[in-house]
Amino acid sequence: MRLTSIAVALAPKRFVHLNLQGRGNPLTSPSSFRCWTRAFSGRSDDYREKLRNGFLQDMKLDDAVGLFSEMVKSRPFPSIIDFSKLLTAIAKLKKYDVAISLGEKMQKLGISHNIYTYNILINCFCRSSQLPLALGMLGKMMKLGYDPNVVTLSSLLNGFCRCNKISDAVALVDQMVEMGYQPDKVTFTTLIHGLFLNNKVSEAVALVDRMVEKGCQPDLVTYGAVVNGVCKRGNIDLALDLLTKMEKGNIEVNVVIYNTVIDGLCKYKHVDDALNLFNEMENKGVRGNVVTYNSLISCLCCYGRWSDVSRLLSDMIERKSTPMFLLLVH
DNA sequence: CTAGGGTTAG
Repeated sequence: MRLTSIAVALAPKRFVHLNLQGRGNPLTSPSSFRCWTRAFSGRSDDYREKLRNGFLQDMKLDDAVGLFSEMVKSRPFPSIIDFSKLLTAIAKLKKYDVAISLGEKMQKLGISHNIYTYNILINCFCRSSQLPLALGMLGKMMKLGYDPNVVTLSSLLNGFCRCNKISDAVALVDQMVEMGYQPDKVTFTTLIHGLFLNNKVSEAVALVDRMVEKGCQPDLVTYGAVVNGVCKRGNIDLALDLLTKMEKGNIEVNVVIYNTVIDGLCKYKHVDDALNLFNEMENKGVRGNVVTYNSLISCLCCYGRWSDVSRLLSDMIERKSTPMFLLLVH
């Protein structure tokens, strides 16, 4: 009797907790909850409503493919805008191959692409490091009379960087300028990230200043790339400077950026510096998450600072952000 | 009325 009640008290909690990690859980996600209730009420809505209802924001790949087949069955065909939205959502799931094959299906069905969907597909090829296919797609697009725009070129830039063709990437930016395109902050951020990927650290950092000179203000994404790049390489002082710059520029420093720097401080500096930054961040109203605690706790464990460890662990428990498995690991 | 950039721990 006692054992049973303990099991009942513990097991579902653990189960629910692990379950909540997944996407699209009906208990946690409003949109799949809607679909779930719809399925049970026997009503089916057409693709239009799904595209409108935030279905795309919280969707599994199967849902996306299902939606696509629903879309290609309807007559007249949905607009290219609707297909763009779906392909974008699939690309955000990083299922580039799926987006590409659905794009091919569209063409076989006689649904022609426009500059938007071509750009999505080019981006998918670039992000999966299939640069030749991206260039092939570019050729097709141009044959149909669509000139590459700044979005196309930024995507290609990413493709060159990811294929270790950094000098081609830089040349592409020059070519862009010659063609009369103004590189924007996305272009610059892409190139900065690409320079880090190719270990050109000082060039990457210098490019931030150059983009300011060109009138492009770095944003959270730009700084995210730079902070991550310098922390990975142990230049934590520079990362701290960047945090100050962000604050001066009124750019919100989010928990991911703080976590990056805190982890860098743990690895390359002193764990006390990391704890101080953690306090500072919380004082500014940015709450630590499980990643923050994991960085700090595992570092404190290395130094045998058990009283700090237990303090942080009870913090975590108080905040109810404690995955059980962590307690077991430590 | 759609498309391009960064993401931390174990």
